[in-house]
Amino acid sequence: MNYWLMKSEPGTFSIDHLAKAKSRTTGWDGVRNFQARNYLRSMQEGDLALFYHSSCEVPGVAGIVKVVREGYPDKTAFDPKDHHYDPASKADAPRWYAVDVKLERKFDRIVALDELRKYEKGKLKDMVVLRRGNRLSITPVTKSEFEFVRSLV
DNA sequence: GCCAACGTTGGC
DNA sequence: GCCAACGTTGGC
Repeated sequence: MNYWLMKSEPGTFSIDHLAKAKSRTTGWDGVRNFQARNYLRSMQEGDLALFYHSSCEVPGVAGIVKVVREGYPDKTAFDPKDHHYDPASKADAPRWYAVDVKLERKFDRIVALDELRKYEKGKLKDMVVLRRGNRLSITPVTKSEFEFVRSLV
């Protein structure tokens, strides 16, 4: 059982979109970064992730999602009409992967990046998303980091 | 809109 | 294999 942080731009897909989705579940596709792809593929059913809103007015953690389907080829890479189309990804040798996640809990409030930074010298001192220059859309989170963030709500 | 911090691409 | 150019991310 591992823990993660997954970024999404709420203007494109927010936690409320997920709350309204069928079975409160969505395919997490469109990831086009190899390191993030590797993390996606290493996710296991039952893993939990912090759902993070990025590139928005109040960046921060909006809730918790659970991995309900492990890595499978990202079909958006095969579709020339899709924004995430990648001709280098072939059906018999897929380059990109997706997982399915289900909304586990929407926080009553956003745990803002500002708030997380209060602990960047303490409990969250190794949290990847707080590191300078971090841009990865999927990052690992330790159990204690995960539980600490959850305890803030 | 700015810009730092990357990751990727492609010429050599 | 190097590295400049380019594109993207994401906080501010």
